Amino acid sequence: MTRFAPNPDFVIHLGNARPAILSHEYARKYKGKFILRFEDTDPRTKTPIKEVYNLIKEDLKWLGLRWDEEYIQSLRMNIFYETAFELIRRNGAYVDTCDIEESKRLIKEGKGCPTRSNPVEWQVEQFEKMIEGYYSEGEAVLRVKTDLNHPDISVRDWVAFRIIDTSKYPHPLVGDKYVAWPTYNFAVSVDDHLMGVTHILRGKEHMQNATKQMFLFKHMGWKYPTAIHFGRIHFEGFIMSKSKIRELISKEPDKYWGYDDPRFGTIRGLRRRGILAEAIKQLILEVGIKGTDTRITYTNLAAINRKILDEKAHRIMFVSDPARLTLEAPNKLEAKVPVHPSIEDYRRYIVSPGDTICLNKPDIKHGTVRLLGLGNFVIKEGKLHYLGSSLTEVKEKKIPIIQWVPCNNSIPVTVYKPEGLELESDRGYAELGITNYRVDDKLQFIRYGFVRIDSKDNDEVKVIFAHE
RNA sequence: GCCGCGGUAGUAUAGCCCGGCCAAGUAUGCGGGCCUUUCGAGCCCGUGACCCGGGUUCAAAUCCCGGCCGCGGCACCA
Repeated sequence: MTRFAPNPDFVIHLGNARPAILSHEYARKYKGKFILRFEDTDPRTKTPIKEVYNLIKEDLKWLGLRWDEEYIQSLRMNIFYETAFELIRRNGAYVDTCDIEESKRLIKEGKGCPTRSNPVEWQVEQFEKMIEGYYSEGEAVLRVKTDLNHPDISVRDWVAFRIIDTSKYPHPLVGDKYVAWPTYNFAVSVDDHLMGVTHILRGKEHMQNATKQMFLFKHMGWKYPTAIHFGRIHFEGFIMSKSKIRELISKEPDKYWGYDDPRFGTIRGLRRRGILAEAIKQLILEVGIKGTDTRITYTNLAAINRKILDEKAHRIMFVSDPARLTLEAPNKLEAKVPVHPSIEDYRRYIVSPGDTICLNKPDIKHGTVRLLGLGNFVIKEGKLHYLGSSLTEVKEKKIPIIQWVPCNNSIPVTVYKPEGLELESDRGYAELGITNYRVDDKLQFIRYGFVRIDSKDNDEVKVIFAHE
């Protein structure tokens, strides 16, 4: 039994995909169950966003992850309250009504707020007051009794419940219904136990949390699950940080496209860029569960993606930076452009003498060229002189085979290329065959690279460059 | 500073628990060749690593100790 427990305050990125994919994979491998649980118990500093719950579900589905159970913590508040009362009755927690700074100091000294030693009845009464709204923010917290001499100060009597003024910070799902909110460590422990989670796979930033949570498990007489912690993923050249992305979007809303901007390392961003779910999965599985940090480059992801895409992506001729040349031939010629090298299917075009053909400017210097699917030509004084269609000659003389497009019978295309935080664009023309494809289809522009169709209408197609 | 985790080629990973078959496998990258109606894919060749120092042992990437480096945590965040 494994789980993925995101905070719905932002969409997930490649780094979050790691625990999700590994937990899912682990559960499937051992025929266990996989749970999706939204951890939204902080309406104040990590305010959940209503639409994000669904965006995350969409992302997980897109990644091919299926969950057996789904929970939302903010809808389980009564369970948390009940468990807290039980914990208090077991003498495992106390209400701290000291001043924040004061109790911090006392804990540091290994003492804790004097209310720690008040009788259980007093604690129950005080916790009821916390739930009912008697205390306001900062006036009271419920602390779990731990080792007051623990070397890690943060472990000492950690906070299980605090007051959040939901009239000021309403929760997107339950509004201002509750003011006493469980902290991550409390909610996660209760839910992991109640839901029967046996294996926790998560980042190493949670290591100390395991230490904290074990005190609670011990008080309650529960068995702590097996926890595996792995290092972080540095996705070179991509921004993954939630707060950073949020800042960028709000600062320059015109420059960025939102959660799915292909310059971001979000799952939606990668998807929009033409990365396949399968590639992300393979990458994460390959990286595995090592405790060290991992530096992943886009080249790495692209390599996996290319391998999968190559078999499927149809080929299209696209000419950027066009040079216009006039066709010189004795009669009309029929071009047969292969749709894909491994299938016997061609797009046919007729070109006539006098037509203007667009070639990639740098290709002109070759002098003699083979226009893919059409024939061999020599370039002279702005004209393309037809030499024949012999392929053996092309091979013998190593004549370059290049892409081309009839200038006046083509579709304007804009290619967006994410380069760090910039989005470069490349304009050019693609053969008419591109109109057969739909938004989200992935294509290979011959001798250019793989792209994903982002939008299209009758007279223009916009694509996003994935990789070479 | 204190607590914790980890260090295998440019990058990622296998091997480490249970020492020998590891003069270290795989993928990607990079260099070269073959093939191909793409500068893509495929095939072949090459490139390149056990953080350092001690110890244990017939034998250490693997076990022990010290150092160095990287990372995480030290919240009324998750």
